Amino acid sequence: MNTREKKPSVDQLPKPSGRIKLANALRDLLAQKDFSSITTAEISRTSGVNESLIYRYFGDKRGLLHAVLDEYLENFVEQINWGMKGIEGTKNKLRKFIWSTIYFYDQDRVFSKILLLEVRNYPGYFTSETYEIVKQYTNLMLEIIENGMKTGDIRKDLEARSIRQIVLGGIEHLILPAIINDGPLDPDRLTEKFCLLLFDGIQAKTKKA
Amino acid sequence: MNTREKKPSVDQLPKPSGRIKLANALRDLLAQKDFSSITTAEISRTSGVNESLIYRYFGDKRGLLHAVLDEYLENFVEQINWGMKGIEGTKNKLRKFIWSTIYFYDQDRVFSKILLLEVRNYPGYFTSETYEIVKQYTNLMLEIIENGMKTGDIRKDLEARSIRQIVLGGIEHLILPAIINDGPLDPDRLTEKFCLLLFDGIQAKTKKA
DNA sequence: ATCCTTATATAAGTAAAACTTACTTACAAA
DNA sequence: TTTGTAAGTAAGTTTTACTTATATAAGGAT
Repeated sequence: MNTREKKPSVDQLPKPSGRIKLANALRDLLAQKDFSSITTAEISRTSGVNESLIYRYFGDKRGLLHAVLDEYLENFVEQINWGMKGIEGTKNKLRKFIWSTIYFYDQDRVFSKILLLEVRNYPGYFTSETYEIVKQYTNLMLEIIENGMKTGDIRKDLEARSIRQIVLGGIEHLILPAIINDGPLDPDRLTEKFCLLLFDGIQAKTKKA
Repeated sequence: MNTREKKPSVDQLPKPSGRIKLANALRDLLAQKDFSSITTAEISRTSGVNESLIYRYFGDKRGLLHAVLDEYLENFVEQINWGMKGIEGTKNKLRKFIWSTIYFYDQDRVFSKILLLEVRNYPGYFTSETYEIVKQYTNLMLEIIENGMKTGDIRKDLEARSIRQIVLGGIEHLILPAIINDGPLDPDRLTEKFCLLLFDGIQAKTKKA
């Protein structure tokens, strides 16, 4: 099944122009329609590159998608890593992380849709290079939580991994309606609501026992 | 595009045996492999029903999937509605809701996988009958939250819809690893952790200001 | 009884799209 | 000059969702 070519470790290797043209063509097409209704013939036509080169370079149609995605994700991880630098305090770090995530989802709707709707259903995604990059992102969140537990900022009767999963899923689902309806997204407001819930819970604090 | 037949309102109408055989065949096949790698020829072979009846009865291959899914979801919604009866208190209702959801995800892994990974990427899902049924489920959660705000159990500086999204996404993501790895799932433990976070937040309460 | 309609069923297609293969050209290193 | 490799092309093949034309059987009305 996995007929993908051995990956050219993304950068620095001889990048033939056909490769880039194909990736750009798919990117353009994804802005207009969803992946499954884009044909390889269409990608070939749009790029001006022969159809069979998709298979030479990327193994299959999905491989091309992943290549495009990987490039974007690597940039995203890099930026979020950079953005976290110099921030002190567990809550501040978490808030920044959440804000950045929502911000990026808002910025590039094309990639948001792919990441949220199009990628996970592919059998083999969870063993893909793409998922490895995503892991860098999710591990960063895990580190923040684990560190917060060590410093005593986060209660210890919770599990770091559970918190991470809930937070990541919560963010995704929170922004999903806007992504689907191509509606507006307000990172500041959403982050604030999210952090209120995450830090202190939903319970009204009327009486102090 | 939407060549589905007018829906036979699911129950009570004349159910030809071919219909049932096709649905059962797809269910069986889904236990073995994912939807996209199941062919219509295979469904026909497994069911012993002619391939073209898929199209007569369900419009297209995806229509068959949705029919199978709808039946399961209707049962799920019914059961969760029934299970909520007689429970008093916002927190108790939320806990029961969360527990039930995780429990059902644990019980039927085939449907869990479809719901979590296979359905959302289909363009048109969000206008489908299936999604209407899902809405009954998500609306139930919204009602609990809105009611909790009215009674003063839930703080009012949050938005009911935001809470709902975060909770639903949080649950999904929390169980996702177990679903993907076919690992075990402990509804009691996960519900407890989830509710700790949801009700009181992650912040350690050391000093009282 | 016969005719008409409708549901159920089948076999034999079609069309489109993903993917392959066989071959050519360009170009650089040995 | 030769040789090897990567880039490019054109013309397939195969698979698979979906269609069509046709047949059989079951009532129901006349």
